[in-house]
Amino acid sequence: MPEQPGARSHRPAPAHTHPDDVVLLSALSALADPVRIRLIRELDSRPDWTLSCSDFDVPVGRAAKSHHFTVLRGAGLVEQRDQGPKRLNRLRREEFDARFPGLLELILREDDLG
Amino acid sequence: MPEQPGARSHRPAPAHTHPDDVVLLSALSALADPVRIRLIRELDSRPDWTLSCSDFDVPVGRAAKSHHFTVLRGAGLVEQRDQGPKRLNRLRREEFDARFPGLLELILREDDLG
DNA sequence: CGGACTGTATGATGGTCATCGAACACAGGG
DNA sequence: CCCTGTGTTCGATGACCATCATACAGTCCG
Repeated sequence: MPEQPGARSHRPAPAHTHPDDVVLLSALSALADPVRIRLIRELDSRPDWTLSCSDFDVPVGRAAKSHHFTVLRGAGLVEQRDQGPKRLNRLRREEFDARFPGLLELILREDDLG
Repeated sequence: MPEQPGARSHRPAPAHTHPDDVVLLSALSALADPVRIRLIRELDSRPDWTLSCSDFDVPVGRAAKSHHFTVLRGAGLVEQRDQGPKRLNRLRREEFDARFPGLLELILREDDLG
C-alpha cells in the first residue's frame, strides 16, 4: 500500500466509510445534530484540508468534538488525513451528493437551526 | 369558522404545524427514525385520506404509533382529519417539498433502511 | 530528552426519547 | 344504552447518546 508523502505514522489511520456504504438512516441520524451541522457548515466555508479538528468553533470539549468527527466519518460526510499532530478535514461533497442527492445542499443552504 | 361537512366533533382537532414553520433540525429528527420512515412510505403508497392510523403496519403498539403521528404532524409531514372514530392521514408532499426540496423524495426513493 | 500541542479512549453522568401497559375519551351501531 | 373500535394520555421503564473530566498516545520542536 502506498502512503502519502511524509504521512508515515505510528498512529492508526481513522476509519472511514464511503457514502455508498452508508444507509439512509445513518445519514439522517448523523445530520440530526446541531453541533455536527455547524461542523459541516464551517468545513464547507473553507478550502479542503485547511481545518484541523481543534480549529472548529463549537461549544463542546475536545472529547465530544472527536466523537462528532467519528460519527461524520462513519456517515461518509467527512474525510480525514493526518498531518503531523493535526488531523485535517475535508467535506465529501461530490461523493455524498451522489449517494444522497440534494441532502448536503439542504444542510448548507439553510440559515436557521432551531 | 366553516367546518368540514359532517366533521363536527367534540374531539379536539389535532395540532398541526405547517412545513414553512418547521426548522431544519426538527425535520431531520423526525425523519431519523425507522418507524416514521415506514409510516411515510406506507402513506405515500396509497391515495390521500384513505389510511387511518391503525391501518399502518409497524411493529409498535397503539400508544407509540400515536406518538409517532404527533411527531410527523409537528414536522409538517402529515395532515390529519377526523372522520367518525377514525383519524385519516395525508402526506404533505407539495408543501413539505417546497420547504425542504428533495428531502421527501430521498426518503421515498430509498429502498433500504439499515 | 522533555515539554507543548493535538487528538483519542475510557468511565461516568444526565437528558432525551421510543416503547409499553393501562386508563380514558369519543364515535357509531346494535 | 351497552359494546366495540379507534385514538390519546399518563406514568414508568429502558436504551441510546451527547457531554465531561481524566488519562493516554503520538507528533513536533527546542
